[in-house]
Amino acid sequence: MDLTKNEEDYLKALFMLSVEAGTELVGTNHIASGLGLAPASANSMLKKLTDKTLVHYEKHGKWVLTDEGKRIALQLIRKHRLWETFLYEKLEFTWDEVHEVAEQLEHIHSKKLVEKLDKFLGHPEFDPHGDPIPNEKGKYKAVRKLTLSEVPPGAVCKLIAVKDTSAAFLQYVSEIGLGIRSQIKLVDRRDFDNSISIEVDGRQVQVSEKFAINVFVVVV
Amino acid sequence: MDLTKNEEDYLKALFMLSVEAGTELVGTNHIASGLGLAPASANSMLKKLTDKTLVHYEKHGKWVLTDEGKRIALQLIRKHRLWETFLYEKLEFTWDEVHEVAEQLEHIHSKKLVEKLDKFLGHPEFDPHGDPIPNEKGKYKAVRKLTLSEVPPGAVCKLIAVKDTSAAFLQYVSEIGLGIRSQIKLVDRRDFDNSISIEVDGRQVQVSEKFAINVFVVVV
DNA sequence: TATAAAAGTTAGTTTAGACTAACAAATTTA
DNA sequence: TAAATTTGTTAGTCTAAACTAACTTTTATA
Ligand SMILES: [Mn+2]
Ligand SMILES: [Mn+2]
Ligand SMILES: [Mn+2]
Ligand SMILES: [Mn+2]
Repeated sequence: MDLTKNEEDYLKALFMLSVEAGTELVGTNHIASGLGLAPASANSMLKKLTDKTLVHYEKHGKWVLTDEGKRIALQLIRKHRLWETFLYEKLEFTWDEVHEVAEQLEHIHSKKLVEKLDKFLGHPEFDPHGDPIPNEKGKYKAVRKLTLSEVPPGAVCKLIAVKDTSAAFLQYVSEIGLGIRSQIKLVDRRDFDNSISIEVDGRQVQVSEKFAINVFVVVV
Repeated sequence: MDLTKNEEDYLKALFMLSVEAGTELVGTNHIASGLGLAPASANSMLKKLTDKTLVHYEKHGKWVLTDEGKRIALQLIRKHRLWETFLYEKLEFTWDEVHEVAEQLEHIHSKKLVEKLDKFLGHPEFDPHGDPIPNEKGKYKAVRKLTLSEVPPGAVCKLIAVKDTSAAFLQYVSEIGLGIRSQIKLVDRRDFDNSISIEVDGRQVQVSEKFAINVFVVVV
């Protein structure tokens, strides 16, 4: 009845990769590398999940979640994001620390726990990274996460995550005076190279389009 | 480095059984039946834990925790009881629902999580069953849990658990108007048969010594 | 003290879920 | 279209942790 941690992780990976790729079908190697495993391992696990009718095999090496498989994946994502919200909001974890622990907590089996946690948190719709939290039925709000490069002049937004997590980039981000939850006002954008002027703590800063593409924000 | 869920559960079981038995030494069969497993399974796991110097083999079929093994067991108990407290205090779980979920949550690996959870709960010293919560160093307050039969006349106490969990007994308990957290005033005790008079919600009730032995309370 | 019962160990099997190496099929590319 | 490359599968091995069955050692009892 209840799936193992590993089975659950495969279903979640398949869901995430298919959303990311914009197609239902995902190849064996793609799933394997997403989980950091050998293709042979993924192949045999996916065959097992096919027997359990959680995954469907399509032509040569392509896999799709069944409705039931998708339902389970969405519940897992729900749990993951609720736990991230809990760690961030209630236990003073920073946004970059929550994921690793949520990766473990998402596998706790207790329907009551999930529903009570959701209630305790006030039924949040987005996790600390700005990703939507599916409800009990698996439905969720459209993503409101943007990169800084998409924000219109005049808008005020808040930094919620970075795409590039290299030390060099993070160093640059903090030099500018930015961090998680920083308020950013987009002053204007130059058509010439799409570089932008932003206002941070009352100071005005110039950043390139490349920089702006690597910063995720929500408009406040 | 990090132990598996199963290894952890063996260490905890060994600790709890040795406390219960009042002796450091615990036999193979005892540990096996405590975990609901075959003696052969316990034997091979305990040999493995011996290699890891978490357990020590003593003469014929008797096992003892090493200092390191005991340290780990106490940390596991700390986590278990902190989670039970969280579920009870923050998520509206009832006292009899917390154990099963805490059995899973205790295996989440994150030092930061335990310390932040402890802080969030206000550094509680006892869990919802009245059992003491070890601190980061494994130290804990002496147990303050009593059976109703040990309470002196005049004292006011609170029901925190029952020893006998049979349907018949629970039925009787609720008939008297008692439940978890009920206030009980001990009116007096008859020397003749150690039966007692208690006051519950202003009503006076007579109960036998056998009844009193099966009800755990804390003096308030 | 001899025998029965209880307790503990060993050996061999099973399942989950990894891995590597060898192989086969599809897709690119020359 | 033939060769090269990429992608996927099969077979066999490994580890963790359970199981059963058979065997041995210790303890209890007649
Ligand atoms: Mn995450
Ligand atoms: Mn996970
Ligand atoms: Mn418990
Ligand atoms: Mn456990």
